[in-house]
Amino acid sequence: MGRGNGKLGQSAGSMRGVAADELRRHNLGAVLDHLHLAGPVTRSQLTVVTGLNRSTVADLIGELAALGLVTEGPATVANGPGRPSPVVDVRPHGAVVLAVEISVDSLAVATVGIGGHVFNQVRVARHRGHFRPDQTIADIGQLSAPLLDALPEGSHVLGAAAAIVGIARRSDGFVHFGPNLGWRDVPLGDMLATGLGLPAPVAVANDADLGALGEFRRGGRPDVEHLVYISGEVGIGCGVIAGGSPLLGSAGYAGEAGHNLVNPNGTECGCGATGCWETEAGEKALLARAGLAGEAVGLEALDLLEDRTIAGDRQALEAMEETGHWLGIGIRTLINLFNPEVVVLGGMYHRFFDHLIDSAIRSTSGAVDVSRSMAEISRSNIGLGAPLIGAAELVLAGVIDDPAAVLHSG
Amino acid sequence: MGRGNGKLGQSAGSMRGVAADELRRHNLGAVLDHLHLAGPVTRSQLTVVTGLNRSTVADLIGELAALGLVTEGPATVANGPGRPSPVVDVRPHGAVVLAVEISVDSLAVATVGIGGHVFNQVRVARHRGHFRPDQTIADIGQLSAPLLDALPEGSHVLGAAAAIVGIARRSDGFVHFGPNLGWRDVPLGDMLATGLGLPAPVAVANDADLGALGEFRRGGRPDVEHLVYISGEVGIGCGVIAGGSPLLGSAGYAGEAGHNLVNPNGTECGCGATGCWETEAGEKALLARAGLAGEAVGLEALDLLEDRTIAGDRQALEAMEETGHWLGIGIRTLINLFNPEVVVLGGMYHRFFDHLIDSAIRSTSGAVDVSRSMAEISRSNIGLGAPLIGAAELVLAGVIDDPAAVLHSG
DNA sequence: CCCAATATGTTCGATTGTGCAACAAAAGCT
DNA sequence: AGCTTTTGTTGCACAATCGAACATATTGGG
Repeated sequence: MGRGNGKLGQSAGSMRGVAADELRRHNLGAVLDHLHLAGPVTRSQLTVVTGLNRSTVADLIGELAALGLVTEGPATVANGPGRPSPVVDVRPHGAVVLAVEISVDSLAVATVGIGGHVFNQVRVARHRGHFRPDQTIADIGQLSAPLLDALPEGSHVLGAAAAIVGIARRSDGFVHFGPNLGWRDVPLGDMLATGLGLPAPVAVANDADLGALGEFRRGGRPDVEHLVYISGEVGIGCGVIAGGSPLLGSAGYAGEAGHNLVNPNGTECGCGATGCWETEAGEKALLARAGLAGEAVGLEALDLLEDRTIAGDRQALEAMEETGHWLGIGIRTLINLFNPEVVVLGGMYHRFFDHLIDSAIRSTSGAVDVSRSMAEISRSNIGLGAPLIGAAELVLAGVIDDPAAVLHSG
Repeated sequence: MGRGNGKLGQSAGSMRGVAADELRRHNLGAVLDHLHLAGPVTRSQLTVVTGLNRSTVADLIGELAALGLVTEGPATVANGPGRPSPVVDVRPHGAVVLAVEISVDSLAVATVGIGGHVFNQVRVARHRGHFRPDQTIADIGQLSAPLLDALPEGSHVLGAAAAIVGIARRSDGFVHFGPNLGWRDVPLGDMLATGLGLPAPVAVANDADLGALGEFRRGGRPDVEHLVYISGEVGIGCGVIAGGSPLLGSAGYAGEAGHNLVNPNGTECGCGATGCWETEAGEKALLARAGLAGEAVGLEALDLLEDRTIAGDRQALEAMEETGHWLGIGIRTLINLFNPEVVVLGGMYHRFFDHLIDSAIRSTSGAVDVSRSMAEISRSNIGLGAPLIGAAELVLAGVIDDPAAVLHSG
């Protein structure tokens, strides 16, 4: 009996019953999700993908169109006999998110519509240092105002989300600790909401967690369901997608891998331990090995290092090799624990990928590791903006989850 | 609009559409799941828990009763005015599983019905050594035959599941590697299916993964959704529940924590590295520290150690303390990565819990660990049989997921 | 001892959502 | 031009839940 397709089960816990309207909600989401990720498709393709009946799909598209989330155009080129199927596409300004990234060396803002359309994007470098939160909010406000003004007439702005280099509580956007920003106990969610004058609450999450989400959703890996994203900033951040959904842990602090032990005989870390992953494979270690410890800081130092690496400077290349080694040692633990299909390198490791990767891959091997051979270590497909894209996805996921509710209330 | 209760969304991937029969399936599962976990409840309580209408719940219970999975008895004691609500309970022999545990020092078999009712259970000690797979299958057959015979008339045996100390592939029960059994590349699922003469395929999974499942589902922690289970056998096994469902990874090998690095200056491990978690906190290290390395092996050695510990032997107590320290070091990594509500200690750590725990807790502290203060380290509530219970849950989850399909086909 | 109040089971029609089949429309192919 | 193929459209059937009206069983008060 049954058609046994789309799962809708929770595995455990106190399951709740489900009525017909939830079913509708789920199917609206299924259609919108596919359009969001796969781009323009014909109606007939949508029936195949969702497994739903022609008439049902027509009805769902009608409702999404009424909500201003999709448009139906005429069939483009014909492919074979039969009545041509109209092409359905998302309507980007039907649901727009202001995405924010608060990083160590830069501040970035983007307006992103459903379907992943980036209307505009700004990134400004900041000299590394400790910026006060309220000043950062003001900067973000100045950056975002022109972007919001430039949106097409009738755009529906849903809200904002911020990726931050630090440990943030998902529920209310409270930043516990941002060591490389000099922040502690900052109610960033509330501050951004009032500072930007947006009605909806502002979502705040760790930059690596959002990098993982961005890379998972928009990284062009259609069949990957288990992914580890590693962001090399000053420290090392780590975000995990497990079974197609973000691994958050009980309070959203999962994936804190920066202080995993990797080097028995390493450097003392600020956390009190010795030989933490970020102490051995982080930016400071890399620069020190390259002999750039005192010469420059922040982006200038990294630029200088890149120049020397490209020029074939031996010390720079050896620094890459050794840093890659410790990077790989840390990755090996993550592969054993999460058994992902792919480990994505972002941030600093994205920049120096080619110089680190061979050494890193060598160091992931271990005699009893079954998972290793199956995990690919890959460069981020969406580059430095992954956390920004992930922040947009975080809010857009809310529309996809319940298109009708989100847009009726707005 | 809507009632906004039970989630039925997937977060991403190619979502499929869902028709009305899936909805029915989900609601049957919701009712059965609650009965399975919470035991006898009145019909009116079920309407509250599921959020479904009285008439719907009546209908669902009727179908489950027709499938032989639940029974409706008269109301027990009255509690207040109003018409008394009949008590609904699972019918254990309506869905029975043969659960098997292949451990280093013992072999265990149990017949478990839905609701978690254990009809019978046998555990036999095995002198540690390398048993051939076919001999093990034969032993399991001999152990299980009387248990299956002893089941009540009309029992519906669904299938079997085995927990094994080793790395197994979920899809077909192929055991890649069981170092402490001396097994490599054993098609255990197929061998058990033919050896036990059961029609359905036999599920096989890692003992720590199933320990986690058992402890999660039947450990009496109703609100816990994120759990790490650590099984101290000869090596260290680790199973993870994240967001209410087992963390499996892309091929089911997630949670391999035994070879995480913990001790810079430790002992050389069979895997080639030095200072792995199981080298420092495993059984061999504990016995060596207690001065029992050569005196005895396996269970006898552990019994002797327990005697000495209870007697207050100083070397034994110091061995416990130091082993607890390294145990805690390893746990700290897991807490940082998984941010669980609880870390459950099973196997050898369950046995020596009181002597290890203080030292272990001290060693989990780290300066930047936000998650640590929230994670409780707890003794297994269901004891040594956790993997056995988890094996039963693994198969019973199938009935709960789709009660009608499983029972019609059987 | 009877009767109101209360909570819950039962029944049946209303509502929602999807599937199916028949028909219409639009393209390619001969 | 007419046939074939594919797909949109329409109307009805089917499945599942909800809600209201009614029936039933218990408590507690007069």
